[in-house]
Amino acid sequence: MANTPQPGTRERVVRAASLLMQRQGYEGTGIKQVAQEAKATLGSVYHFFPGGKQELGVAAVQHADQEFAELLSTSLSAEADPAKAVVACAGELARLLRDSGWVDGCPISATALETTGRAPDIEQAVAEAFQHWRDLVAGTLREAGFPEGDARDLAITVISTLEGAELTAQVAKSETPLRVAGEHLARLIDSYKR
Amino acid sequence: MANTPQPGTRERVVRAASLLMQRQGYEGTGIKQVAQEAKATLGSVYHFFPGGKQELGVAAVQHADQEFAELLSTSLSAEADPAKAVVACAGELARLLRDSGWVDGCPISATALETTGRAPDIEQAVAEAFQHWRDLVAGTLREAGFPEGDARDLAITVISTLEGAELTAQVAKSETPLRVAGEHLARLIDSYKR
DNA sequence: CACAAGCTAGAACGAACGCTCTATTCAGTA
DNA sequence: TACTGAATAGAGCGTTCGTTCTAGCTTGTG
Repeated sequence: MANTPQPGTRERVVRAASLLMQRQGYEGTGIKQVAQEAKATLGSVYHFFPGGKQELGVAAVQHADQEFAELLSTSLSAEADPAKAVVACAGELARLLRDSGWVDGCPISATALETTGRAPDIEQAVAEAFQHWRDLVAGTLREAGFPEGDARDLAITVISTLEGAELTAQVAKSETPLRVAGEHLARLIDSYKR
Repeated sequence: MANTPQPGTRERVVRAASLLMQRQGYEGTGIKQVAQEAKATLGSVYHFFPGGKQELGVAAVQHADQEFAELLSTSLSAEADPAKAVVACAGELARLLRDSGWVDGCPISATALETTGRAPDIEQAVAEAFQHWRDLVAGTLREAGFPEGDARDLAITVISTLEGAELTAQVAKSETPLRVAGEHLARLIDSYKR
């Protein structure tokens, strides 16, 4: 198969789209800007994504889904105790957010909010990503001995709270909301442990 | 006589902008669309907001800030026990979200995410709104006898979690994330009560 | 070498964008 | 009645948007 130099054009386009949509949202990101950032041409973008901006948006969300899932997996498996693992995870998110100058928050929430009820394909990709992340947390809790129901409920709140704390931290340009949320989640998880 | 007919043009414009930006985000909302929805003309919009779209965005965020603060105040004062009050608040958010057909989530988060690092005026208005909401929750907790430090930390997590759960619920088109988050927040608050 | 398929390249289109501008109407005061 | 500033009205500016289109370039296989 044709091997293009380095990551390949399609991959570069998806990566650029994902990053730009994370920072500027879906509507705020132009296809020409994506092409330029990816060092590709407009023709290439429409070659790989004949469905246009929506199809590119779906690919960007799915890419972000995978990347964030890896970050989550790594953070969660760093500690055996799930409560401590969540604290570590929140800390890692805080570090990444600060190091980016408070611009790289959740990679899909901006896109999610802009497209609800107006782009079903993207909506579904976003829903699948959230479900995917919840499953990772629920799995970690289940492995640590939490009963199925508790694990599922806690996973919902863990992801929701991390999501909200990341937004809050980004807006306040402060790590505090993520740190505090991490501690509170640990406390909540521990309260189910007995 | 000196009373303007109906809500007045400026008020109608701000309300329309706030609603549209809540649903479509900042970039996804056009000034002409705002004018049309508000039954105003382009000239009127630029008469009241000579600073253009950014100034209108700031006004829309501030309007949403006030509206959400009222909702928060009402929900929180419905119950004497702050833990139960948070549950009631989450339930109210879930109800409103469902009744809107899953489109009316947090009124400013889409705008917040799209404009971070690119529109300082809007960024500041968003930060002030979040701070405002946190203060309301912290005040409720303080009145219920929680020490200052606990009240402030809990308020951070309560707002963050409600924010994240609302996003999660919107994406999943389900009340469950908000309901579960409400119960977990109550449990967390109670754990500080002893 | 030939040739199709995969990929790159960018000019061009109509529509929509934010915004400016001039003209007109309206309300209150002198 | 005449004047004035606020408010309304919308045509039109230059730009950018998503998208289409027709070429040309590369590359693996016959």
